[in-house]
Amino acid sequence: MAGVSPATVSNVLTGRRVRAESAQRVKEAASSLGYAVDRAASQLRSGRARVVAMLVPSLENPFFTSIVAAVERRLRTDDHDLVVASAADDVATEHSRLQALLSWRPAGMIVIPCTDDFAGASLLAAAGTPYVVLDRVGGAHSADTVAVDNVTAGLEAARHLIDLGHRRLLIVASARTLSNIKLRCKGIVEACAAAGLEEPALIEVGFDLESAVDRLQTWLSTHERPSGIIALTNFATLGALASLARFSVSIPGEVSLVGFDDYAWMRAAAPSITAIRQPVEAMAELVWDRLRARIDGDSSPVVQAMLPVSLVIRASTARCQTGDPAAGLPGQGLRRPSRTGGRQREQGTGRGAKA
Amino acid sequence: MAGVSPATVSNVLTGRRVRAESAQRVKEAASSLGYAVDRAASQLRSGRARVVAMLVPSLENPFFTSIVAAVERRLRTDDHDLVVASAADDVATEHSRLQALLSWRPAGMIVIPCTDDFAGASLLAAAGTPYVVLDRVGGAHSADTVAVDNVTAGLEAARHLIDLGHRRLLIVASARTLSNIKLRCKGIVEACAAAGLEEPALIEVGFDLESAVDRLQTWLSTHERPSGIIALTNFATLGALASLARFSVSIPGEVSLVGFDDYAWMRAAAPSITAIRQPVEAMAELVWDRLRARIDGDSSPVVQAMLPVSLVIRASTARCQTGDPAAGLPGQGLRRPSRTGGRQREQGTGRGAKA
DNA sequence: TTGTAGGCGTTATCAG
DNA sequence: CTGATAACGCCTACAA
Repeated sequence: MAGVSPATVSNVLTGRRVRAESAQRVKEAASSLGYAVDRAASQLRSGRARVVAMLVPSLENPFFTSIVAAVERRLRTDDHDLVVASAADDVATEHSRLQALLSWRPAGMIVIPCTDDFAGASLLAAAGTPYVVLDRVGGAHSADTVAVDNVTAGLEAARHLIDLGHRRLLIVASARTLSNIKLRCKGIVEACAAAGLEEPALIEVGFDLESAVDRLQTWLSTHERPSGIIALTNFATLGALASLARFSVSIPGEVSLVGFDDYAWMRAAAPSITAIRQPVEAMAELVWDRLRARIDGDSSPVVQAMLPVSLVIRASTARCQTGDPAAGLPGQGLRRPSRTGGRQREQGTGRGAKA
Repeated sequence: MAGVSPATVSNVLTGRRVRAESAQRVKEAASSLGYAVDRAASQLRSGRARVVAMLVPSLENPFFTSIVAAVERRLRTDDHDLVVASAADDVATEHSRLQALLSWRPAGMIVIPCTDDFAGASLLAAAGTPYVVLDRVGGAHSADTVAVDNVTAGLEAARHLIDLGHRRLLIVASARTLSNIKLRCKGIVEACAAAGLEEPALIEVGFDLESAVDRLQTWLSTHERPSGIIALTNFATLGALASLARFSVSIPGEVSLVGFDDYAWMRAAAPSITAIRQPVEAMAELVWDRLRARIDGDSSPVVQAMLPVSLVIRASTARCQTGDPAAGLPGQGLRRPSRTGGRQREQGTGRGAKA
């Protein structure tokens, strides 16, 4: 239609030097025909893929989907496409999805494994596909990894509560097997030790909200109530919140809560939730930088990157009111949880100027 | 490695009839080599794709990601893969992402458009790719559509509040341009008319939580306070919640709130949120049924499917307390918002037996 | 700068 | 039931 040979069309569409006039004609023809290069054929012939595959444990968890979204944005600017698969939190499914992903012959792969020992590593190695392990960096990986500083995350959460005078802490986690969780606990234990406190109790609530609430309620009704709770995943945060609500425990009046991950609903909740925020955008950035380097042939030794988290202080944490003599200021009575309380460093959800 | 010809390997791997012994040898070889058929080559030669493309307005909105997850699950059982792209809430991006998706030559496509008039329809038609429009079914589509009964959704939300004695309603929406939103409003207006009420005010809060809260606060401080609020998207729900919290308005004591979409955090919030739940799983099911039929050559007239929503009653709505004489029972004083109040038909977040 | 020829890994076809 | 062979749409190399 443009009156040129297929080779010229290819040259235009892949951005090679072509006479301006021909290029113009080709582009017009392409857009009027709605023509786009067939990726399958292109990839088959050129051997280059411009596709990155991503394997995540679940697409129901907003932490993972927000990372997927960030990675997709990043890839788009580099003209790559993303193929995602969900392992449905199951190692068998993870394996079969990995196979499926590999059949795309992607240029590279980003994996958030289901478990610490990522069994798929050998498949990836056999296929010669460069990959980066993200977030759940438990076992010994022979690939680049990008994760968050989980120890410091736990440490900061605990220190925040301890600074507020809390002595009885409770840790709520979805599951304790993941090394991510273990490291967060380690940080908490360190902070406690530094403050002369015992290792706090940990309760595992699983991945179902109903049973999470049940388990927490059982625990709370058979143990002395903690004054500070640290939830180690966004799901655990939800579970803790729901349980406390059912017991009509006021936050932060009776119990202070530090959540994990930072989502819009935590800002909108009453009270808004103090939380550890993971640097999703930075993780996406870094993981793609690493992966792209490997795709481009970088063969330097693997690097294990670790990103810092940040503690976003909102209204769900306040000075301990239980009157423990070691807790500093004994309370001004049982203060109603206040959305404008003094411990809130973030401006709520608005810019706050006119509030 | 299996000592057979490539054709036989292909026959085994695509599940055709082959002598058991050969099949066995091929499978063993494949798994020991980690071999999987190259999709690009397979698709090129066979013309069949086993890939479905999905274009969504955003991957940051949990409503869309939950649909993506449901579709992915559905496709997996039928041995298809999913390629997703996000339009980043922008029509220009939508167009370019659509092009990119089309270059995969997918067997079919599922589209949730950014706007009511889906400009990409012509591209899809030109490519001859079967597609189904999902959720945002505004304009006149020449393709199958799957959506929710938005009018009834609005009607039920409003009727629920009206039944509780509320007369002053406020509608909170992200944007009023989408026909989804208009239909939900229409339902609300219908319910109001049936109850002899005026058309309620509508406030548009945009897509940024900060400014949403600002706008709502401005409105609330310059108008008489409504006793019932209906939020028409999950984001609007968040905005309404955040605003009310900042004004220290108690829910449902002073204002009842009906939210949209149903997520875990709504169950865990204090109070838990009454909400319109969209049948995500059923939508995914239906959209794939339709699309698969079209892929398989069904050329019957297009169908516009409409699924019912359900109202999940929780603790954020209660009988109107403002003492309007028309509102039925005048209040038993200003009841503290209670998580176990009589209007709550759902059992909170747990099975509740021991609560 | 442009055209021609060949082949990427797979599957459809057809002969054996 | 299996093997040889051609062709899918494109890109690269090389020739013009």
